[in-house]
Amino acid sequence: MGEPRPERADARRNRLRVLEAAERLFTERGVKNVSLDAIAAEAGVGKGTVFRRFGDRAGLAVALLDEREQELQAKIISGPPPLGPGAPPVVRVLAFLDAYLDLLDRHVALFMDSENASDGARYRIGSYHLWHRHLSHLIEATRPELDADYTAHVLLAPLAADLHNALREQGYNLTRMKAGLQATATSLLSGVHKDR
Amino acid sequence: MGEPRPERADARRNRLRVLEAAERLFTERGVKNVSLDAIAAEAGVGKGTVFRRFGDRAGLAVALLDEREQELQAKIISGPPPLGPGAPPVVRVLAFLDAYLDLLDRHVALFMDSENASDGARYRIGSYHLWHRHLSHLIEATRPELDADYTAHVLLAPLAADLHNALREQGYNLTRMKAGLQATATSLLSGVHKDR
DNA sequence: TCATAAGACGGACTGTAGTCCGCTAAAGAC
DNA sequence: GTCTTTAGCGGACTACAGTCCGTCTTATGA
Repeated sequence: MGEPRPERADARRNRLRVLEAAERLFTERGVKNVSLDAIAAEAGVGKGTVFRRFGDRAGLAVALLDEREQELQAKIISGPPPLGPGAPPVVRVLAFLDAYLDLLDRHVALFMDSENASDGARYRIGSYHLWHRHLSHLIEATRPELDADYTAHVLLAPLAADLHNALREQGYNLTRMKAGLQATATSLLSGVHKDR
Repeated sequence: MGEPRPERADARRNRLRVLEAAERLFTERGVKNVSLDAIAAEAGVGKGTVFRRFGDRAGLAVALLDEREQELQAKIISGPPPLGPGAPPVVRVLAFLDAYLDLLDRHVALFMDSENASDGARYRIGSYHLWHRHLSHLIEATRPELDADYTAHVLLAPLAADLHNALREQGYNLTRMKAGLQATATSLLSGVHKDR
């Protein structure tokens, strides 16, 4: 690995400008109605700058979500139970699903962008890996006879932004989704029927 | 509902030409490397024609998948068990997941296109609804205390093409995915641990 | 067979994502 | 302060998705 040279002053300035401009335009006009040209213009930089730094539309969305996701990551790694360490695995899984759904619901449009990369960006970015590792460990601890790695992907799959959005559009509310997901996760992890 | 006028001769001719051209180019160059201009040219029709008929890229992919999906649909509706009626619900669910994964694996690129619509095309198209209704009924029959509608979506989520593709790329093989999915579905539906 | 209307055709046009590369400015050495 | 290196800059450029609308084809029925 090479030395990670410090970020140059102009680079930092422009990075912040772009993020700020993107956030402003996204909330003003809605994520879908903002072109990267517009963001570049609003930020007062050239389009090339936006692309060099963020790669593509998805990369920009990821960067904007980063802060929010890091909050959740921190709570999981070192926060209080049930999200953080200390609670029983199943409880932690349920807490995570709940918290993630909240996050997702607040930023659906942005998540959709971040997952809509030409090719599965979602599964390459850091936070997905963290969520996956987290669930994988908890599953391993609860049902060691399962393929924890795969099962973690299965548990994350219903958190896809496009599904969430589609369900929203067909009238689902957050409460129902949370309840449904909790029920299936419980069932999956405890392997025991739960009376209603 | 209005009378569904018969398809005009030129329309039919062009529809077939486009589908044929698309299939040829997709297999020749790979789905990602074919533009709709190219398909129109290859089919000897104008670009407008392609779009009028199929709406967008996703629509074309859906049309190409249609035949294959209908095969599976037929087997489910009126074929022999365990896919068709007659087998116990849980068995039918497992059979469906297995068959769908086979289908998906054979046509990942096309499925990715069909699901990559700007906005969740996947959840609007007819076949998704059929799979969903099917699973929903089977779940209802097995675990009536669950929210069958939502749980069906959860079971379908891991069949997303982009996840399948990502797992493939990180070394998963079809057998492992099938086994994992069967295990989670069993666990979810029977609510009973299963020794390996 | 011809008139007519419903509908399809197709290519020019628009807007956007993403690339490229000659130019500029920052940072460190002296 | 000046020189040199190196990263960053930005806008012209390419290619593609998707729209629009004037023109042409088909089906119909008299």
